[in-house]
Amino acid sequence: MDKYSPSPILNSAETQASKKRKMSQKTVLTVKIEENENGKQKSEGPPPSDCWSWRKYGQKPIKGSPYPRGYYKCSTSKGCSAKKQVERCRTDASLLIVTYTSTHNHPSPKEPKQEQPNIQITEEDNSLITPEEKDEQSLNGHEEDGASENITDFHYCQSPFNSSDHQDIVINIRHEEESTFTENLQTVLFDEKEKPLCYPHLMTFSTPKSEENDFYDELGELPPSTSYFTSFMRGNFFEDRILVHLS
DNA sequence: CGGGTTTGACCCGCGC
DNA sequence: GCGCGGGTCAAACCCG
Repeated sequence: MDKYSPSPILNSAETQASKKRKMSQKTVLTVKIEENENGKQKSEGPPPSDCWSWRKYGQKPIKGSPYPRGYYKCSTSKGCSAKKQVERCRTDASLLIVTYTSTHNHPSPKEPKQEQPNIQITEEDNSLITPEEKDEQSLNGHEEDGASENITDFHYCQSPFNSSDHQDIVINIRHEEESTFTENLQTVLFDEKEKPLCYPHLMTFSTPKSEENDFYDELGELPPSTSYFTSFMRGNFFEDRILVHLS
């Protein structure tokens, strides 16, 4: 109660009011989780882990969706304001929609040793996209059909430091900014084994403001080289879909 | 015992 | 102005 008491002296600039609705940027990441044959995927399991550690601070039922949305804060560093929201796609429970807001103000806790140096990225055609994928596309792209046409597909293989089973990963990134229509959308397809898919750069991007077109240009020019994935993660990514195939 | 999760209450923006 | 819905807080609880 007192916690919310409006202290008039308080810097209202940093109070809740400002915290809310002030997210100038968010990154929507659609994570696809392959269920095992026994379908033991827990309906409320934790989202696939990245290299950061997150502390859940809330959960809310979302209107129109049978699944609640979980709210996470970065617990890796104390002052870090990075947050993410995790919810399930209402039409496909195997799809996790992870929305990242703010950015980490500290380096990744894990030295990216397993920083996928062996990743190969090759272009793929849509035939690799699963039906659920398309479903998801129509879901997230309903406001903006044009964007999905710009999506680029990739297919990369990762060499076996986690030589468990093969993993199919579809990455679909979408950026949303306050007043622009640029969106990225990222889908990651895991199998049940959430081998830490490490994409530390994902959270270290700086606010993309005016380089969208440049980035597009780069996309067109960039060869499907191994470095693309990292630079892609490190830079400002837009309208990309990556189909990842780990083996 | 420390860190993470759960959960209900509270706050705020927005639409009507 | 009011109500709804989403986002956050923090106490209580859980777990290693």
